Amino acid sequence: MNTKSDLGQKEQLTEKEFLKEYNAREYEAPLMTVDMAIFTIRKDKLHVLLVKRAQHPGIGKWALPGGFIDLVKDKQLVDTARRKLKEKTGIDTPYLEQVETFGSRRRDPRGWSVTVAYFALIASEDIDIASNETSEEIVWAAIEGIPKKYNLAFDHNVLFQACYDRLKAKVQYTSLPINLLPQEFTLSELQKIFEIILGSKIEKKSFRRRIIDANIIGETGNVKTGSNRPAKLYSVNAAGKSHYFPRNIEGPR
Amino acid sequence: MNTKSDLGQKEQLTEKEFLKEYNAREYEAPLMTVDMAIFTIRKDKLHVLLVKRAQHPGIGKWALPGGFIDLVKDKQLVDTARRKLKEKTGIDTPYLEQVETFGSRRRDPRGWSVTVAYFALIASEDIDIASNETSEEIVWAAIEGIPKKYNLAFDHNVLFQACYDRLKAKVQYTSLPINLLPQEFTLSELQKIFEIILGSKIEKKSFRRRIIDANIIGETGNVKTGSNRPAKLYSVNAAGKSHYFPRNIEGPR
DNA sequence: GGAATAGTGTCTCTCAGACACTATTGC
DNA sequence: GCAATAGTGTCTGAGAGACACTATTCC
Repeated sequence: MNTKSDLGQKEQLTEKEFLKEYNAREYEAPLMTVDMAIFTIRKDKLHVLLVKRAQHPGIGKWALPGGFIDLVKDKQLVDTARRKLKEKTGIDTPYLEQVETFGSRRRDPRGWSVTVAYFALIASEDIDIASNETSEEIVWAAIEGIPKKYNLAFDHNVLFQACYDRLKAKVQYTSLPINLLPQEFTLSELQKIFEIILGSKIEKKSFRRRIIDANIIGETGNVKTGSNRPAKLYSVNAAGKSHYFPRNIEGPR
Repeated sequence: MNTKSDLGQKEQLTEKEFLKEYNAREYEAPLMTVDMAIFTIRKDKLHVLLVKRAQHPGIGKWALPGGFIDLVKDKQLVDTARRKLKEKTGIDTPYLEQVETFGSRRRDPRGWSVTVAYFALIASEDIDIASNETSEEIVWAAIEGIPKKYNLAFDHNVLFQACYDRLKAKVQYTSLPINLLPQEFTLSELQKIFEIILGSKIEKKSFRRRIIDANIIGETGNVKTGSNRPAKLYSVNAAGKSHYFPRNIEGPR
């Protein structure tokens, strides 16, 4: 990292002296935001949370939730993401992963701008979408609707796609989608989640072997009863940690 | 992405009117830089390029090359990375990959700052380190020397580790390290590169099967002669594209 | 018993690891 | 021929896919 000017070269300043004279606002910096794709499963489909922009630019268009870094409130980058997530959904400890950073001269009409894209996975039950603080218009959009039904503001179609691609890639070799389920779940429910993201059926035995052998979940002792044989309920052993499998799920050949 | 103020709410401005009144400099934005780990292989070891900081803060310390986004010269984020790489090494088309973005209040004493970490892979032969434009002190550091021998400025030890971890992870399931070799290479040379990054021996037959079956390289028709049986020379089929293997290299069991 | 879903037994297939083997050069 | 490195044949083994099978519930 270099300074942009030759400040600091001036004679022999100590670092303390240098910092005293340094004014970050002297230099032009790009706009800096964090945007996020919050995924959940509803009605056996993957959905992402969208917010209708109430302000210029892109007023009236749907967009991924996000916003500027608050230099006072946020200690680190991920705090901005957590803060936005909390505002929209009321959740404060979801699975959160940084995906990619996009920056260019043109992506925002206000000028050179940079945004860090995150994705979050939350269990459908956890959300109380009505309770969002800002009373903005918010929607759970089925992912097939992007960009046809919901053509997103700025380059958010691209950000969304990057997040979605990451999620689809990871379903093949990690246990990550487990974060879309509530605390207790059955193996069939878990398999369903994987199938939804993967977009194809998985062979039941293979899937169960894979999950059980990985030792990432344990029986809770409870069962889920329905109109048939009750299913054992499981919970994750080490919350937050994803297991990496040595081979990809291939799906049907 | 939301605006930070209620500018834009003012009556019913059109977007054009809004943008005319908008001044990006009114708001406090974090410092924004790009830093990169440029990897190469020298003397059968992985090395990374370091620059000695000639300016405050962190003057006199080693750091990853990088710098501020130039809002005029750089059209997109990756241009900043490419520009810095060109300045230090004279190379303009290496393998370049975005790794992770770090931002916090404390990582730079000048204030809230964000940096996007990239890594680059270059063939040792390509570099003319002497020809770097800025006449800074530059070194190829063996990666074991970080952070003991080279304790990097800012949080660059962390950035470096993130880049190195990404590279080590990818050697297991992609053909990416091929970018560390010159145009023409033998299979033994390629295997050596993989072993250096992986940190362990790979079984020759498995490795060759994996690479040949993936169809990512082709014989050039030339051979490399030494004091023994000549080796066929290969070159990559689709430059820049990495192959993803369905299973990880495991190394010896 | 029948429908429905949970859960298992076991064979096949693919691809990585192991390791001994052969091939081709310089000396 | 010998050393050195290039390159191959082929067996084993882990873990995924296929698919038929059994188990347990509600009605």
